[in-house]
Amino acid sequence: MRVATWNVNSIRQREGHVRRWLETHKPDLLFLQELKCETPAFPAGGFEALGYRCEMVGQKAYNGVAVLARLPFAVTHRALPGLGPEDAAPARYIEGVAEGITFIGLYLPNGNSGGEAGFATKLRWMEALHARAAALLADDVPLVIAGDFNVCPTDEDFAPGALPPTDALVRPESRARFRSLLWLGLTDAVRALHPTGPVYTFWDYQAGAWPRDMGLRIDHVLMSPTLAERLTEAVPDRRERGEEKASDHVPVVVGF
DNA sequence: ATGTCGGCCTTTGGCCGA
Repeated sequence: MRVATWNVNSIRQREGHVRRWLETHKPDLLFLQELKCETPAFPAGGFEALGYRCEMVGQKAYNGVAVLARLPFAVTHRALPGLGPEDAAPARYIEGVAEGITFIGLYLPNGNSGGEAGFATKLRWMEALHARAAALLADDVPLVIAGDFNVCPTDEDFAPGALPPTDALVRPESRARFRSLLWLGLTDAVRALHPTGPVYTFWDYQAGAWPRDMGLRIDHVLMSPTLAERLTEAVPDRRERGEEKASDHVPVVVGF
């Protein structure tokens, strides 16, 4: 099975990129983030023509997540369980089952806007995710969590100088909660196969981040033990960042 | 050098979020 996650930074701007990428890589599932459109504006037809069914959670202007699936995918949740109404309203979460595996596609709050209140929202979100993952693992469900976590887990996960130490993506509170997810028994797929060195998934549009390779690793795929031990491939598709009108994130692909 | 995007409204440029 091959599964990918990709923050596309507007699906209407990136429909052609996604179509081309699907035709080349033919993943079984592709999780998308930052759709930036409401459900009726989602260009489903272009993906259905390639054999992919679309399930999306949209909202105007910001956020938005989807899964494109060429095998049956039964959606079970369109918001992260355990969040209060205000935290759950933004379109950041989709969960469902395919081939007996539970998949979570997520777009975690960045945490840099809205001051300390905005950062606290990010931490609450991560704590609810921890509770959700713990509940699923307690039932011995094979689990994959894929998406834009907006966390650089370690200092190896961003280019020196790419972020100040005060950034919400590297603050110790964010990293501690990411580690707590791993401590549940989940495997960070890319790091399992590429244990050291930079494996970036994002390069800012600003400041020549791409030509200078000033990247971050913030898009992750976490897998439960029985899936992780079958892992054959886990890599960001760097090439995609060099395309015309690219998203600032690239797809991360896992095979198992 | 916070140097670019995308979307929205305040609408043909300024704002927010990233």
